[in-house]
Amino acid sequence: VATPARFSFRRTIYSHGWYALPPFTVDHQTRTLRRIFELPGGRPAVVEMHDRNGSGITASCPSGATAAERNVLIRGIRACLRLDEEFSEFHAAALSHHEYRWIPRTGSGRLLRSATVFEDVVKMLCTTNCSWSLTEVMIGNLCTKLGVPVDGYGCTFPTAEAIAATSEKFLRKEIRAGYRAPYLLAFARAVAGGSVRPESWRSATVPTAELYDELRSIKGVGPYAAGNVLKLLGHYDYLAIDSWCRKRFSEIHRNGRKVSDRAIEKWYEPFGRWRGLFFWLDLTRDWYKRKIPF
DNA sequence: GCGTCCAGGTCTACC
DNA sequence: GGTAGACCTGGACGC
Repeated sequence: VATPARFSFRRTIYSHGWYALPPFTVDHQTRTLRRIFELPGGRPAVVEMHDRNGSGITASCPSGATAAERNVLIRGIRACLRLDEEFSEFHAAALSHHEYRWIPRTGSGRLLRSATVFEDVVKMLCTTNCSWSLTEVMIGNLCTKLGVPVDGYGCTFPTAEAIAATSEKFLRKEIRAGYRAPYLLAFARAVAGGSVRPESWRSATVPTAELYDELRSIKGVGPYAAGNVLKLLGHYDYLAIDSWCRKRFSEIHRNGRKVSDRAIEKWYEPFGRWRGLFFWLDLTRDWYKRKIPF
């Protein structure tokens, strides 16, 4: 799979927490990103991705896959790794700020996303108002209890139809979604029924504010979740500030003093339509020095 | 081991 | 438009 200039496999994988949620897994020893995709018809396919030292990605797919199926998987890989998104303007903006020249130099900026917008929204809902460990529990349960199993590898992410066919009680008690259960069920049923079409949002040419309003109309999706889903759709106008971001900004820019959201927003205003991405990369810069395994 | 308290985003009711 | 309280869970803490 060919990759564009200023692309870093490692920086993309570890850009945020999605790599740790199924159906993604990372083998840190072999530096492999693995994901279970779903082929047309519902058949699962395990794909393993390796970096080729800057000359593309090697992706292995199941033996017996047809040419058409391989093309589906390559499109899926390109979508997850954001290989077709244009970042030259963003990198040029970063070069114009002395303290952000490391961004294009390290190939940063691409945020890992799921194969579908539906999956990204469900995952984002499961990050709200809880610890990361609970998010892992909820997503793990969704996959193992509603996805399609693959021997030795885990399960696919469940379809909207699979979640829609459950009940609030099941999502509350078996998935451990708690009060999010009615939100997940309503969203899955709206997608399965066709009244909400999240996959159309990736190619939408409507203004970001309209997409934001559409996301906010989903019950359970507030400013934080909507702003973050927008970033995964390629729109970086919203910061999506949560408690961790507030704390991190305060440590980096205010010597640990309390700071208002308005002050944080003002700080990143000069970065225009890329401010959400500058914001996130600024706060997570030190991850690559001490937090990630390779 | 048990009970209590708190953090985490969003919604709803109320002012 | 702003604010308080409820929602649910896991983790920290004290006993």
